[in-house]
Amino acid sequence: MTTRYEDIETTLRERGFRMTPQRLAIVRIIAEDVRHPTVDQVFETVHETFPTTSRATVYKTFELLKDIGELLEFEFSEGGNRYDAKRVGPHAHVLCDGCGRMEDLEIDAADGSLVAQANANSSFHVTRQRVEFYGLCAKCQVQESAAAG
Amino acid sequence: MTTRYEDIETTLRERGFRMTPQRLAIVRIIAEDVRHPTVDQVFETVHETFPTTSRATVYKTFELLKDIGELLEFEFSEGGNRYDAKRVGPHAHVLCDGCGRMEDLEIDAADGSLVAQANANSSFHVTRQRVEFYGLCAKCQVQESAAAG
DNA sequence: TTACGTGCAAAGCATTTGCCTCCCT
DNA sequence: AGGGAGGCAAATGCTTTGCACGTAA
Repeated sequence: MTTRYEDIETTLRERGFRMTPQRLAIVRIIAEDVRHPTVDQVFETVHETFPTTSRATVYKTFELLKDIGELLEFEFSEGGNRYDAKRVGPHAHVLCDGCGRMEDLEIDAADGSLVAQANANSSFHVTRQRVEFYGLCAKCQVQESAAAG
Repeated sequence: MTTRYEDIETTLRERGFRMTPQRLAIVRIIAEDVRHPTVDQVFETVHETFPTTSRATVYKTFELLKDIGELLEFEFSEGGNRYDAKRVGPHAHVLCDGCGRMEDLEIDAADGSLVAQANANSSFHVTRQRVEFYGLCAKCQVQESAAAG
């Protein structure tokens, strides 16, 4: 049994990419981060313990990890893109309109089956999905009813 | 039977918003546009027949239409957000990685049922979905095999 | 008549790029 | 030793904002 961090590091080395301290720090963080963080959140976290790291390096590292399939990117125009390195297979998410929280979600449609259906019902050759649900998380529901009452 | 254009215009008037020539032109276009266009695509189209329209007005009009529920927004960081005013109920889309084409897609899971499942399987109060599939459209598949061969 | 809407230009963010330096292998 | 990687700062692209003027109701 290997950790997600070890998996990513192994892939990088196998493909001949250099393991710099900055890359190690970034990979270590995103391999464990359940927030589906933004570039800035990762930058801030790396920066705390490794102040000689720039935003550009985080962007470039993310680009590399996307290319080799070890990082999922979810584009947003407001607040910055969100990333998932913990789980790179197809799965669904819920997002909170109030606080921005993003969590994994299990849905009955075994995750591959939606892609299969998309292939069957279109002329596209579909290879990946983006399945997200939006609303209010438990905390923000409480806050809203408090504000209304 | 009313057209989508008439529906949106009626909603705007009922809510007391002014119907300016610019708004009419914008609404007329997006009510029929099957491309899931970007702000810039709508701006260019309006501009052809109505040169005294600015990008800012398109942005402001979209903001208004989103607020009253007559326009769906799909955020992208690359290439700009995409919009759908033809069909504002929950439905799925396929997008082409090659040319950017975005089309409606019918999937078995009656579209409300995914939201219901998301509610059942999370502590969120889910109100809307974003269900998208990515791959290559028929045209881009041909071009790719031609390039490879 | 007057508050709402428009248009212009400047500002705001997220992201990308160029270029030089550094250091992993 | 050499080339991939990092850091800085400038540039890019989409979107928002402030303000003065025009116009629908």
